[in-house]
Amino acid sequence: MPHECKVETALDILVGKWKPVILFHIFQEEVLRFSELQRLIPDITKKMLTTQLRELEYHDIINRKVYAQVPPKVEYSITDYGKGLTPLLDSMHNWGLSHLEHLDQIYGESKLEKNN
Amino acid sequence: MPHECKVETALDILVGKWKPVILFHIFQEEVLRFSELQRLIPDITKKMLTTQLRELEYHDIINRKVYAQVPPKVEYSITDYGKGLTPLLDSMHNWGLSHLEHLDQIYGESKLEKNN
DNA sequence: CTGGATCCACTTTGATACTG
DNA sequence: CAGTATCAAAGTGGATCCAG
Repeated sequence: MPHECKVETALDILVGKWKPVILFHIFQEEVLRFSELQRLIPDITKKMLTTQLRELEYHDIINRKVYAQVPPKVEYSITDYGKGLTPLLDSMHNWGLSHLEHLDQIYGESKLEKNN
Repeated sequence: MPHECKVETALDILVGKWKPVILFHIFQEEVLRFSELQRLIPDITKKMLTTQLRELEYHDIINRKVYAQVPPKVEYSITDYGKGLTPLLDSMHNWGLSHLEHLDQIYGESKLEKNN
């Protein structure tokens, strides 16, 4: 089989309880410090924020810039390569949006989360 | 905020240890019986196959057709609505494919899975 | 300020046996 | 054939404390 399915590969990069929201904020703000991400995502713990950022960094989606100063300052931003995710994220967002409407039509708007 | 990110919504539908491969086979074969899916995905247990199929069915991605006969016969197929996932899955596959190459360039081809 | 390290709770998945 | 039920194992996320 010369042609294999790599959907899972893409999923692996985006999946993780906090990765979408982290990416959302960094895409939107361009550059964010660790503490700013914490403030934007109140429920995340430092541990999770760190690990999710590290994974995104490993995949060259985000950049980690450390300022050699005290107190420490670290800025996260989307890499040029990472910006290539934009069309895919848009597609996923749009499909997700329309899917919520579809579920509404099928099951009614009960028991569907409106929050976010 | 009138415009919220629904990337997670899309992720929720596709995520699950076996969902991508299940969808892959049903998309490819059009119609598959429970036992045929088991054969195509040797490592999956009946329990997981059942639950993942149920979730996809709940989201109206696949159709479950039960033949009232003995021994039982159940066929799974992609719904018309589910076929709307094709562009998204293609995008994810293509991005995943190029991402593997990108990782190769960064880290070399060591420690990257070649199997699948 | 930006983490790392540990320990624990919860969730997800797997193994196995059983059933209409 | 196509599941369900039960229990065990593994994986994931959270709470807390420590550190440069």
